[in-house]
Amino acid sequence: MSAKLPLEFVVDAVCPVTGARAGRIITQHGEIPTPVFMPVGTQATVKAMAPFELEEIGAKIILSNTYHLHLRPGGELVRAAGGLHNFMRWDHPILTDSGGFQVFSLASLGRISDEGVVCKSHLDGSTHVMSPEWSMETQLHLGSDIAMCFDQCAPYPCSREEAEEAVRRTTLWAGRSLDAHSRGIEEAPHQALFGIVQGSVHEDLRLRSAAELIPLDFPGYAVGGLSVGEPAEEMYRILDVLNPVLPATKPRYLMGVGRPDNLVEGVARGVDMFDCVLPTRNGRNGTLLTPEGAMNIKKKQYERDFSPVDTECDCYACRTFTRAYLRHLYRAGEILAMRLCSWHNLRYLVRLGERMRAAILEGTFPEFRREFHARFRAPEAS
RNA sequence: GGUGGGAUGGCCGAGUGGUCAAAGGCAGCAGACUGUAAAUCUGCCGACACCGUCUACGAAGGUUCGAAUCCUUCUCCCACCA
Repeated sequence: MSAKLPLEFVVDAVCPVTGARAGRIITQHGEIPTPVFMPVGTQATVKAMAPFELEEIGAKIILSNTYHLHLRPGGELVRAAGGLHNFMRWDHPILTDSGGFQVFSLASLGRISDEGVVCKSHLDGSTHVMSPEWSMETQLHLGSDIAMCFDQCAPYPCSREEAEEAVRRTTLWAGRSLDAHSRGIEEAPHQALFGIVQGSVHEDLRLRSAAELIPLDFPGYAVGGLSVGEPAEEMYRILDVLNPVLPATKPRYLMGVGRPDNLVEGVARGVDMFDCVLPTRNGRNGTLLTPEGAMNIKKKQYERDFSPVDTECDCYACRTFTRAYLRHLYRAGEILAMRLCSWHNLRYLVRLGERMRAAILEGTFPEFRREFHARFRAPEAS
């Protein structure tokens, strides 16, 4: 099935109890069944994983990052390489983040105004100007299937004024993003642009943000500015508020969320797409996702544990190796430890998406959700 | 046989009279990580009755109010000379 528009979204089933959706996002690089977890490949690579391994894992779409690729190797170079798909040899859908998150995560290096962000490169200190127009031009050069609006992500906690300012600016920038994207679209006619709702943990600001963006008729809507340190309950409350107002016919993307329990609760609140660095970062740091919660493979208790990480997991690491071996590899500083732990964590989350989709299609999502939480030990709230 | 250098907490290695239970690194143990400045960061790391006491800087003895630090002897290691 090929998309006539840059992107189409088909809803296959909706859970009558929760509103959880099973759907398909159809792009020119392939179809993405939802709910979906998207591995993050900031620098045109999912750290420690080769593209064929991501295919083996079942990843249907990956992320990359406009800011990081702009600094190195540069959007123009990627365009000269035949676009990001060809450059990194991933012939499936790609979503690029706009650089908006770096305005937040690298705030100490930059100065923000309505015009955009002037910031110092974290690589060499050189000065760069980021704006909606810059972000759109760069993302069109990259040629991703889904581009994101340049937005402002407020920190948590922040004052109401600060959150309100971020909403106002995000709306302003969404309009400029859309204009710039429309002007340049012939460079990447397959590219869809998603809007991003901000508003921190304030329900009225979230509703305002959504109300201001919906008329722009983006083909998909993201919820940004969550999972930045707020308690999970706050995140769920905001999703509850947005669920009824975001267009039901368009995919919804909860940005930056990757804790398994957050994924399940997000889906229960109508979210279709997630991305997170957690499986790869935690994988490199020796923390593994299991149905019981996080497990740290470095711990002494696994020294002589010759069972797999997760007996229910079908990933290469769990099919093949023992906890004792992974612990040994990690302690020995071997690259394979990071690869296998990332491999497992990615498969765990991709499979979690697959399982939720199957449950929604079968009409058993409420049971799935209940059974998931009965086993999963969430980390203590900080 | 002679001369010189050295022996410090599991390992490496600072420290040359008090502010030393002894820097730093490694190893070890535990914790964190949510649109990636992260193969990173944080804490603990002599014993215990743990805001205190005890045992500790090769061994034994000595000087001193006070020694890992100064003196004597011994043991072992390294370098060079014979």
